[in-house]
Order: sequence, then C-alpha cells, then structure tokens
Amino acid sequence: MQASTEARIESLLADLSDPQREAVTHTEGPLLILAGPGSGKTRVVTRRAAHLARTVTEPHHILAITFTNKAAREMQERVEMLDVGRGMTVSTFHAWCARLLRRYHQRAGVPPNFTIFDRQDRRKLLEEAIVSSELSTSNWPPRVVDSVISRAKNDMRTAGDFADGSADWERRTIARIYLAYEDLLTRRGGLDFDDLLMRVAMLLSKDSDLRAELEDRYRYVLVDEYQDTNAAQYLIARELTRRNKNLCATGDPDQSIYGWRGANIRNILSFEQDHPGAKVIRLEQNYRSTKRILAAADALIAGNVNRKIKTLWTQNEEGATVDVVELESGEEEAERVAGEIARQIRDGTRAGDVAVFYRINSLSRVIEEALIREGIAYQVARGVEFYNRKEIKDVLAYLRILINPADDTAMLRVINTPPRGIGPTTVQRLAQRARAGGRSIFELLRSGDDLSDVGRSAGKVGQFVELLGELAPALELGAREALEQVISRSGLRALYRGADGADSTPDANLDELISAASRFQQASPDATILDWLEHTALLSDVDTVRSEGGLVTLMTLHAAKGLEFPVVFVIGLEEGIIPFRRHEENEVDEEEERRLLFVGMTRAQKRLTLSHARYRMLRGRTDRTVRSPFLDELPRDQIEWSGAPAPSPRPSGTVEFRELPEDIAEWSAGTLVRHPLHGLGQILSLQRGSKWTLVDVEFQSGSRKTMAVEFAKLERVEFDEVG
DNA sequence: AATATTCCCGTTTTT
DNA sequence: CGGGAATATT
Repeated sequence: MQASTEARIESLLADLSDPQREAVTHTEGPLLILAGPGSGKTRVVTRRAAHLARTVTEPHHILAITFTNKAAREMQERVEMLDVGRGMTVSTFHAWCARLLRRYHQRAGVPPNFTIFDRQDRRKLLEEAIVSSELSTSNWPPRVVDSVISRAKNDMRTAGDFADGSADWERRTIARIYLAYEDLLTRRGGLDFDDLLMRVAMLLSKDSDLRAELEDRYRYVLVDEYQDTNAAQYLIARELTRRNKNLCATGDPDQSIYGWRGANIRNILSFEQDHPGAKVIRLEQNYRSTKRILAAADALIAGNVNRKIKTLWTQNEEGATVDVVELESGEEEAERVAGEIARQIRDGTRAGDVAVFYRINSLSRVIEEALIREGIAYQVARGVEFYNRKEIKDVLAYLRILINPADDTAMLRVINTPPRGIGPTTVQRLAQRARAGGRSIFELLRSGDDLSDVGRSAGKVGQFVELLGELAPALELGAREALEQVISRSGLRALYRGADGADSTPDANLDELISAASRFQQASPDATILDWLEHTALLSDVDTVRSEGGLVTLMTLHAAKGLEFPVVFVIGLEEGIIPFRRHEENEVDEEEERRLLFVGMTRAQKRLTLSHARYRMLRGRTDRTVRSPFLDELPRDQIEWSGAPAPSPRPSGTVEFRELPEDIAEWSAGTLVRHPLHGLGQILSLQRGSKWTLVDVEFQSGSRKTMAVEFAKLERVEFDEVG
C-alpha cells in the first residue's frame, strides 16, 4: 500500500524538469509560478493538484480557478486522468462567484434567483439610468459610461464611493448614473458580470464566518493567469487564503493583455511582497515552439521596458524561418493565407492544426470568404454570438422571467413576442403602474389586481399571464423537455418556423439550443435550468472552440491565450491595428499591444506567418496602411521577408546617430551627394530644424527622398569628381 | 401590426 | 460596410 502510493507519486514526477518538479512538490505556503509560454504550466499545475491530493489533502479541499470555461474543462479532464479529480473544484472566477452568491445569497444580500445581465441588457439598463437621471445619451454615451462603471466595479468602487472626494463634475455625474443603474439592476434582481466578482470580494472581506467556512473547505487555492486578475479577483484570492496561505498563482507578466478591463499587472509583479515567504519558481524552458519562433517572439517582447527579464530557451529544433508577408490589400492577404493553408493541407497538415489570429474581429470576414473559396472548413471562435441571436434571446428571456419574476428586462422582451396584441401603449401603462407600486411588471400582472383600466388588451394580458403560469412547471423537467415546452407553447416555434422557407436558420437555431441544453444536462445531470442559464451567460468565445473535427480556427489574439497550434497566421500587422489605436484617444498601452502580439506568436509550434496589407478596408473605407512597427523589431536572421523589403539594418536597440559632416556649412540646395544605397543625388532643399537637418534629395535613379543628415549616410561630392 | 425604408451609429479586445 | 433603431408606409 505504502509502496504503491510512493510509486504513484513518483510517476507524477517522472518526466518533469527540475523547476517543474519543484513546483509540483511544493505544498505549504504561497507559491508563484512564473511560466513562460509553452513551459508546461498546465502539466505542472495538474500534477501539483494530483500531488497535493495524494500527499497532504483531499481533492475536495482544492480549488482551481481558471480564466475560461474551456481551460477549466481541460484542467478537470487532465486531473481526472491522474485519477484524483473527483471532488476538486475547477471553475472560472465568474462561475465560481455566481455559485457562491446563490448558495450564500442571504449573507451576500442578493436574491437567490438573480439573473446575470449580459452586455446588451446592461447597456439597455444604462440607457434607462441615463435618461432617468435627466441626462441625455448623446452627452453621456452609454458606451463610455459603461466602461467607466465596469472599471469602477473591477476596482471595487461602489456607486456610493465612486465620486467620493472628487470635485470633478463629470465624475460626479457618472456617479449619479451609476447609482441609478444599480437601483434598476437591484429592482430587476439582476447582477452584471462585474457584480459577481465585486460582491464576492466584498462578502469575503466582511463576513469572517463565511470566510472561515470557505478556508476550511478550500485549503489549497490555485489561480491561473494571475497576470490578468483585477482588483476584485485579487481580493478574492487573498481573502480565501488569508489563513492557510496556500495560494498558488501561475502566470506570465509578459502575457498580461487585459489591462483595458481593469486587470492589474502589479498583482503578479508584487506577489512576493504581498505574500511574505512566497516561493517563486520560474519555468523558462519552452517545449512548444521552434527556436526561430521563440527567438522572434523573445526579440519582440524585449522591446518592453516595464518587465521582468526572462530567459526563454528551448531544445526544440531550429525550424523554419518566421515569414513576414506584405500584400497589396486585405483581400489579397486573405487569399494568400487561405492559399497557403490549402497548400499545407495538401502537403499533409491537418486543418485542425492551423489557426489564424487577428486583433479585431472585423478582420475575420475576408479570411472566412477566402477559406470558403478554397473549400476549407473552418470555425470562428465566436460562440457568444449564438446566444446573442434574437430567437435565442427570446427563449432565454422566457426562462428568465419564469425564474426571476422581477426581471423586467426579460419581461419587456417577451410580453409581445410572438405578437399577441399587447402593444407599446399597454406595455407602457403596465410598466408605469408596476413602478408606482414598487413591483415588477410580472409581479403586478399576477397579483390579481384589477387591470381593466389598462384598456382593450387587458384580456390579452390575462392570457399571457396564464401562459406563463402554465410554463412555470416546465422548469422542473429535464432541460430538453423544458425547452421544448417553452419554445412550442410560447409560440416562438411557430414564429420562427419560416413560413416561406426562405430563411430557416432561426428555426434550426432553436433546435441547436435544445441540444445544447440537453448536452449540458448530460454532462452534469444534477444541474437545473437555472444552472444552464447561468452557464450560457458566462460562456466565452473560446469556450465553443472544438479541438476535434479538423477545422481551421479563426480567433482574436485575446482569445488565443492559453492555446497552441502547429501552424499560426497572424494577420493585419499594421500601424493602428497591431498596435491598436483608436482615433482621438491617445492612451494606447503600446507595451500591452506588444504583449498581445507576443501571446499570438508564442502560440505557434512549427510555423508562424505574420502578414500585412498595403491597403486595408475598414468600416467601408480603404486606406493606405503603414506596416506595424513591431515587425521592424523582429530579428532579421529569423525572418523571411516577402513582398516587401526587409527593414534597413539597424543596430539592435537604440538608433545610432551620426555626427554631422564637417563641411555641413557648405551644404545647400544644388550640392551633390552620394548615398551608399541610392547612389548619386542632388540636394533640392535643406532645412535646419531644431532636432534634425533635413534634406530633399533627387537621386539619379529619379527617386526623391527626404532624409535627415544625422541618419542618412550622405557624403558631399564635388562636381569635378563626377565629371 | 407588419413591413419597408431610411438613417445613423460606431468601429478593440471579453468574463 | 453592416446592424439596429427610428420612422414611414400600407
């Protein structure tokens, strides 16, 4: 018995490098694993969990928090393969928080049946809040207010303390909107994404009884992608491990790409100060990429000033050069990428091994079209889009209103969908009366109050309430039956059964929704409809990416984090796209953009191609582009340039200035000069700026160039020397 | 109430 | 360019 346990532990460590083994066998106290790309982090983390479960604790005392559901699922699977998975909690921050809030709803002060408001719901509510604050959405763009409030919540600032101490009028106005928004949200029994985190963080800091209970349950906590945690997540991790100190954080500061949504890279950088006695282990050997790919990525990230130096190395083969390709247009770029993929597939590459990454979603379209022309099957990581479709949201709204009668947002969506003769006037009256009575619309409707003054549609309203009453018991059924009942009896099925047959997708989507629900239930038989609803609300784009099935995968650079593919294309390497720049908003975090490209490049195992187009059509306009400055930071000896000249050789790091020529005083328009590359030319004009001396030169080749004398290797030539 | 039409918007990344 | 909202039309 004893011997076999030891053997099993030994097998957990057998094929690990020294630092990996050290990380796996660390048990007590804070641990930071700084894991470079492809350094076997997942393997270390799963082995460590298994090791803990075999040596010092039980699986159900372990909590592992990941960034996406996909990562959670994969980790769960891998831990189960090591035969210790049962009982271990593996979840995303958001999903875990949602579950906790339901379980401890009373202590958290939230309704047990709260609904999670998605981005659209939230936007709508915000618009309402703006209007009800007697402001206009044109002066206070919901988009902007939204991100400010979201940021505030991520930073743990409630509506109450958001404007505290600030004399800034704009800020105080947003605080008013924030307050109104919170009020609406509360009334509707809703929580938004950020609330899930903020509420739990607040709960854990205040409620020491609960904390003790959780600390007892979760004795070992692991937080993955720690570099992307925001203040709320940081607090949750800290509070959970206050007593036991067993926080294991894994991540890589060079892969921090969510600063824009409140992630604080400082969380990982100051882990050692925050957690005295922390052990730090660096995993720097890369098992994923070729030497050339790694060298290129490493050179790029070296351009960041604010970073902890890491030495990435690999024993993998040298591999092919990294390709940088310039094309004329986005269309040609897409054709080139699709053509190249087709060629590689003919040569034996599996389509599922290929991925195309882009900075902005709108770039996927051309690629998709080109892939279709080539007859290559692909998938786009855009799973959330499915749940944003009208017909899907309709169904979900029915479920929402049945689960949470306070959810007016859902009510307004379904009350006349499908059309049942309850027009805008009636709805408005109902909403008004509900508000006056401090109730939701559904609560008013089923209260039995006399609604005859509502008008002619009172009867229709009665029928609708009856319908909802009939549907309610369906929630107790299995997912499939429940959904089928709701869809058919609500009339949604009939509504979307394209009478003309022209467009049957909505109808098919309803079926797909039913299968998704029953798949979910199959995977977790104890789950309720509420659980499923929650699951759909917390789905991310990558979560829907299938690894089987042999499809080329298209996704944003953000979604690519944590994944790997043998063959990777990154498209749109143009100034303004990578690095992304938004007009009139100059606050671009160039270092974060560089990290983002770094993440993309380091996903590649064997082949990496970076491309850019000379002209790019965006939002209907075709513009001349400038290739991304990041391309010029790549080491020339690892790169194969095609379609465009390689950048002129430049000493690595800083730009070298030349002394001005001694005879510069004699230079003027008309002076003949020689340039090592362009040959003989004549100065057309010369101007001495405060910084540089600029000359316009016309060369014999006919080309005209403006160059700085401090840079250009120009030398003056006498007339008679030329003859 | 349903459909047709226009217009106007924004336009990064996402749990 | 394309989606969604507001507006016009029947």
